[in-house]
Amino acid sequence: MKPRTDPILDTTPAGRLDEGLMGPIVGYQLAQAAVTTNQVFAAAALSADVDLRQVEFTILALVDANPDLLATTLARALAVTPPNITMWLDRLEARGLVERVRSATDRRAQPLRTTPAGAATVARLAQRVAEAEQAALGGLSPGERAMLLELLHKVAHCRSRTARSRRVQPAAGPAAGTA
Amino acid sequence: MKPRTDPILDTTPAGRLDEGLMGPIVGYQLAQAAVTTNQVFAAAALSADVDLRQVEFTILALVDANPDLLATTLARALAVTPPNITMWLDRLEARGLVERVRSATDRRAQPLRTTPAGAATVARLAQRVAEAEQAALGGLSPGERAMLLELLHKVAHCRSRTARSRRVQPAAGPAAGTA
DNA sequence: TATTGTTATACTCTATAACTATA
DNA sequence: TATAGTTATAGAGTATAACAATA
Repeated sequence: MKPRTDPILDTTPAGRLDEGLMGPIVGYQLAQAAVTTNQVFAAAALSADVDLRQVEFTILALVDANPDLLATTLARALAVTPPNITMWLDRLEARGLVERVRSATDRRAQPLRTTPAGAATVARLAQRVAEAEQAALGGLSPGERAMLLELLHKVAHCRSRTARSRRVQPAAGPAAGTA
Repeated sequence: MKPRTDPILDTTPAGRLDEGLMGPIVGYQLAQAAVTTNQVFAAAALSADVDLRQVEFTILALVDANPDLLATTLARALAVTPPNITMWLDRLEARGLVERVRSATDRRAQPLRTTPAGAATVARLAQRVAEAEQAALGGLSPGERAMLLELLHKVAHCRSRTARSRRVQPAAGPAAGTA
């Protein structure tokens, strides 16, 4: 594997390392990119004075966009195990951001809803994160951003139905290991 | 936020959920895409009969491509804390995959090297992962894959120097993550 | 029997602080 | 004083197994 010419294309962000065999591995590049977006999220949440983890933010947003969503569906969508979804929902409910309603047709199910406070929080944070990403990802043109989102979507849809989650590597696919 | 027409573009992979406010968030899409690549990696490692986490795989590959790499540099590159790098290196060294050499010029430093076994293992696994990704990501043309890698690289390079790692959301950026 | 959701629990990974030794 | 690397440790997050209630 001989060195290429463009340093920005075969080098890790920090340290100017040769990526070697990791160069063409999508999982690795995904993890490295996630280091950036994780920073952006953390900064945005801080500036918006919202104390939510990325998972919590995501859960809140999906519940908000899909009223009466069930925990099982959510767990599958996020590749999180049922016990863990229960935990996250417990926390969000304790903070008054989501509600577990009781279904009239199926007494096992507990349709989820965001509370007004929950809806307001996601909206505000989503706005901030979107702005922060746009600012931080100044290197990408609007067209490139759109292209990236579309390609990521395609990758996401290649997921097998039997999706079990596994952490992304820490930047290297932190363990490059999550999204 | 009104529903769009193309279901593959505003829906989560599992469950056909509306992504709502998460749609344009790169961190979220990154995490969702990582669910796919994490599956692919796990399957590839299994089929190659290699027991390595994504982080370990990445560390091994970077050390292999950058002989005499220092742990500190590696930690920055992967956005992993020094104590954690020490731990991963301990494991890899215990398995005879990497070596900690002693520097003649700076007796604090311990330049890293892959052992022949380590080099062989990364090479084999990298090959498998690359093949597995190509097979799994059949939905993307070679050109799209290349474009994706380049865009991810751009995002990665937008990382701020003071990079502290943070887990990617579990699929939603698991926590979405996290991405 | 299958599904929704939960509890209990052990384990893995992460981060912080503090320390050694070199420079 | 600053850097390379380590130890010790507490905490966060995760997964597994087993269970309750309902379908």
